[in-house]
Amino acid sequence: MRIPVAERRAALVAATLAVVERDGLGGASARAIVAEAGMPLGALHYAFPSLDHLLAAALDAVTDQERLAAEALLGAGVDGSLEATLAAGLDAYVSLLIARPARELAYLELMLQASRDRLDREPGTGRYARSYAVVAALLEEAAAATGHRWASPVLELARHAVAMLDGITTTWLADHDDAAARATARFLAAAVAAHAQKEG
Amino acid sequence: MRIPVAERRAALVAATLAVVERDGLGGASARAIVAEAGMPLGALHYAFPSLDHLLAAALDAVTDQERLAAEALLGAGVDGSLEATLAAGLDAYVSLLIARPARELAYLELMLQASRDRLDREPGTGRYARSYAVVAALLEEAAAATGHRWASPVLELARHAVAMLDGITTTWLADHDDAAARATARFLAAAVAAHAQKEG
DNA sequence: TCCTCACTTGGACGACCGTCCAACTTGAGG
DNA sequence: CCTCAAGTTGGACGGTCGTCCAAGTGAGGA
Repeated sequence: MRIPVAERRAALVAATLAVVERDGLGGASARAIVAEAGMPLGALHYAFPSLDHLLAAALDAVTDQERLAAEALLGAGVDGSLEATLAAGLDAYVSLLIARPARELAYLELMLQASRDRLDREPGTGRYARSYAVVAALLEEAAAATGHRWASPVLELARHAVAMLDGITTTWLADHDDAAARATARFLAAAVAAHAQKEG
Repeated sequence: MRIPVAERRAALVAATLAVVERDGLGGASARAIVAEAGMPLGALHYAFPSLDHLLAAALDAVTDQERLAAEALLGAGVDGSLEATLAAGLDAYVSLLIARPARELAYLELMLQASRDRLDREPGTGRYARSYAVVAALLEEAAAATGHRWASPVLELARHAVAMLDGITTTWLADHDDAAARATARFLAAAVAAHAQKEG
């Protein structure tokens, strides 16, 4: 089968995400990935210089697609107060986490591996910056919809929110306490909402 | 050299933590660990049934020692208001993270690996429960020292704090933004302090 | 139709893996 | 000093790993 290289790369990235989600980063071997993609072994080094390059590409993809898609849920229901709106969005994320924990786990594994690789090198290339921007836009939207404005820089609040989403994830992965995770989501909603003021 | 089995196990656990911190979970092979411990290869399976058992023991150890030691810093400076006290403690954690990121990274890698192993099995054995209890005790102490009492269940607040500490960690690992991490620590301090009320 | 060459393939290679176990060392009891 | 069981060791084993590359393949130009 003759396939454009770009398409091959995309298929390999998708297969990589599927394997990491199913078997973890340790199970993401070259053979497992090409088997998942239904490709011969050699196709990997034809499309990517090395397995590490493929894993890096997979992290970029998950940053672009999965994360943004997941966090797009946060703007789902805009009906009540600002705090209730935020709480509903964060609760939706917790539901997604509980329903598909391996996906979030896979993302964390890829991110941690990448962060180790550049611990001694230059600081991060700002891969999270896109997440911050997306969450910041959602915060703006939620404030506008409920007639508030933010008293603190929105990008800063967004970073706090992204951090806490990560924390909710790792903590739930450790204790599987659904109710506590939702409580932490409400805690975060209140903490963020405290930085808004009713528009005059 | 004849060494009691318990002492051998402890040395292997310490060596495992050193290797994971230096080379990551992927570099934590049986040979790398025994080399770090200055032991022959066979010693590992003499002290532990398998490498996985050793990694599990290492996670238990880090939960008991490193984490608690790190978080004991949180109660360091008790001088100003409650919020300032909490902020100082959390800022101390951020300093520790920036100074020794590989240690926190190693802890997260071990925790995530363990959480994947029991994704399809019984829920977590409550390994984080000890962290919650320690942080809860520190919160109680900080409130008492500044004449406050907690309006929400302390254990619940502690879980939120632990979650957010994890989030601060993963987020800083991703973007290496020192100032932003400290800002998130202050955000958390304010959010937690909001759940306290001055004692009458 | 056939040639050509870029694209594609999977077996080969050396390295490393976790685990096992036969051989060796050790120190206490006789 | 000898015996022997308990403790200790490192080489052997089968397997998997990432990477490479010689051979195979098929679409487009002649």
